[in-house]
Amino acid sequence: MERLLLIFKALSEETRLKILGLLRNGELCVCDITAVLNMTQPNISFHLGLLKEAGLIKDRRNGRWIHYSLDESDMFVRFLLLGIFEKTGGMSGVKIKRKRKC
Amino acid sequence: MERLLLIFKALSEETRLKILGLLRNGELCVCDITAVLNMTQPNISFHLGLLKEAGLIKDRRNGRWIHYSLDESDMFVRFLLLGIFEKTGGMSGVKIKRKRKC
DNA sequence: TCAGTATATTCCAGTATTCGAATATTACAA
DNA sequence: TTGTAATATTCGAATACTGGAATATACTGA
Repeated sequence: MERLLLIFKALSEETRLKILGLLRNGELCVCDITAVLNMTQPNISFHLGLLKEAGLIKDRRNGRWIHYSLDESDMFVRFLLLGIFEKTGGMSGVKIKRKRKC
Repeated sequence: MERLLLIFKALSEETRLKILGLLRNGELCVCDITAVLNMTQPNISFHLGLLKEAGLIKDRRNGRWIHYSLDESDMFVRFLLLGIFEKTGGMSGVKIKRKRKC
C-alpha cells in the first residue's frame, strides 16, 4: 500500500508527468529537463527526487552530470508508463535542444 | 493529461484505495463503506465523489440508497485496478457486515 | 404532508504540497 | 588548492488536501 501511494502521488502532478514524457526518448540530465520545462533547477530536482523515490525513474552519475531515465524494472510501473504515454502522447512533440553532450 | 491527473490524484490517498478494495467484491452503499472504514459519512461521500469524478467508480441509485461499484469500462482503469488489487490484496480479508439489504 | 433515513454539501482547522530564492554539495579542471 | 558548473537541500509563503461537525438534499413510508 505504501509503495503504491508513493507511485500514485508521484504521478498525480503535471510537472512530473511531463518529466516522464521527456524521459520517454531516453535519459536526460537535470539541466536539460530544467531548460525544457522552464522551471527552476531546484524545483526540477525536487520532482526528480519524488519520481525516483517512487521507483519510476533511476539515475546514473557521469562526472558532474546526473542522467535520469525511466526505471522499467517493475512490471506494474511499465504498464503505468505505457498507459500514461498512450494517453498523453508522451511529450513526443517536444524538441530537446541540448547545449552540450552531457 | 487532465483526466490522467484526476485518476492519479484519486488513487494517491489511502482511504480511497481502501474503498476501491472494498468494492472489489461488488457494489456497496455509502453506509456500508462508512461502517467498515470507521469514518464519518460526509467524509466517505467526499472520497466517493473524487473516485467517481475520476471515472474509477460509478453509482446507481436505488431508492434512498446509492450503490457504488467499480467502473471498469475504461481499459487503462481496469489495468490500474488489477495492479492495485494485486499489490494490496484488495481488502479481501475484510468482512463486510451489512445491516440490511440495501 | 410529515418524520425519518441515506447521502451530499458547506465550513473550518490542521496538515501537506508546490514553488522560487538562497545555500550547500559534488565533481572536475586549471 | 581554487574556481566553476551541475545538482541537491533548506526555507518560507502560497495553495491544496483531509477530516470532522453542522447542515442541506433526496427519497420513502405513514
